[in-house]
Amino acid sequence: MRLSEGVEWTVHCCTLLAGLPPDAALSAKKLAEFFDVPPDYLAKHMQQMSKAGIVNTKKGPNGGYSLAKPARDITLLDMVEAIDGRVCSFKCTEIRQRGPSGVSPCSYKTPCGIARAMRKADQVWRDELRKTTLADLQIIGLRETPPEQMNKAITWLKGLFT
Amino acid sequence: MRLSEGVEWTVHCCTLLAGLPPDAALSAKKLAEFFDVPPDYLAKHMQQMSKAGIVNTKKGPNGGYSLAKPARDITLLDMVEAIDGRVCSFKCTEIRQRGPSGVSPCSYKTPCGIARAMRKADQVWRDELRKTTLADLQIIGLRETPPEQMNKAITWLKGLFT
DNA sequence: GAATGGGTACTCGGATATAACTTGTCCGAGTCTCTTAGG
DNA sequence: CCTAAGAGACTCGGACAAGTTATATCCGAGTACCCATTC
Repeated sequence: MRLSEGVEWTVHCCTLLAGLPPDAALSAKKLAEFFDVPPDYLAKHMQQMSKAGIVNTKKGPNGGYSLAKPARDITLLDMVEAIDGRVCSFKCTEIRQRGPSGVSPCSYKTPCGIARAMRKADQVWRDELRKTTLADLQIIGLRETPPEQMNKAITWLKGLFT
Repeated sequence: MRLSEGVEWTVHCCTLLAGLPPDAALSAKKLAEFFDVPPDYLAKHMQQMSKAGIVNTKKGPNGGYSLAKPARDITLLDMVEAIDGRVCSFKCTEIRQRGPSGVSPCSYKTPCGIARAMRKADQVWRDELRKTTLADLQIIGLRETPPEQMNKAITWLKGLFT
């Protein structure tokens, strides 16, 4: 069970977008250059973010991606689910109904106890992810990014908007 | 992100084993027959359970798998980690260090904030799984299994130990 | 009748193919901008 | 000098391969049991 690395990429991208002026947009190509990842593959993931309503897109020159909502209203869970989906990590195939001792499906009044426990754990995982917003990640980034990197990043960004 | 179906199989198998007399063992073949799953593939997963110290194995006729510890001392997390591994679902590739604004690794005093949030969520997920023991699952099974299935299962099991 | 040796059937364990999914790449549709020609 | 039309370049979006992991299968090593033979 491993999350797609697309999650890491897009969350970093959104954190970067959160630091831009409200009307600015960054293309997939530029984002990929900033993080040194495959441009086309990143674009594919950003499309999923667009479908999920997390980012807006703008075509043409000076177009690209920008946040669709305030950073405070975007949770880490929103971004994870945009890439990874909303289904529970545990899939119950009801093997209790199979085999020589299985009986008709309507005999089972409650969901499988194992599945219930797994779903509960999945729920607390999602609840925990919901607690962190993009604004939180942005603040952490501003506070903990090495000053040298901050300067390089600002210089790099300014070079795009001239 | 989806858990291997081997998790479902092995947890069900352990729950069944928990209901057997202490000295009894059930072979992978019989377990697979009980749940109607591929015997060889189930055996592969049960080997992982053996490596993790959850079940004991006994070769030869009337051999098979049996619990290595009391059901109360086996958590759902133990079984999940035996199959799925102990590594965090989120893999941080430190993309913050890459690209044109990256600086030397020693400049980063703290782990990436995104990775911290993801690891925290992974931790609460594992903590939740730790709360459920095999004994709990066994009790739930005894309470919620349809009586008709319970009878068929007992009959089936008795047929093996005659 | 009891003990012992060998054969047989059954078990786990690891090595080996196949299938599904994640990862990575490519090309087309749409849109803004810049240039250039005309009024 | 101002306006407007057109070409060009840049963007996203979905369709198309390659690599990796999960799934499924097979065969060999080891062990307990059963039976026949012998004392």
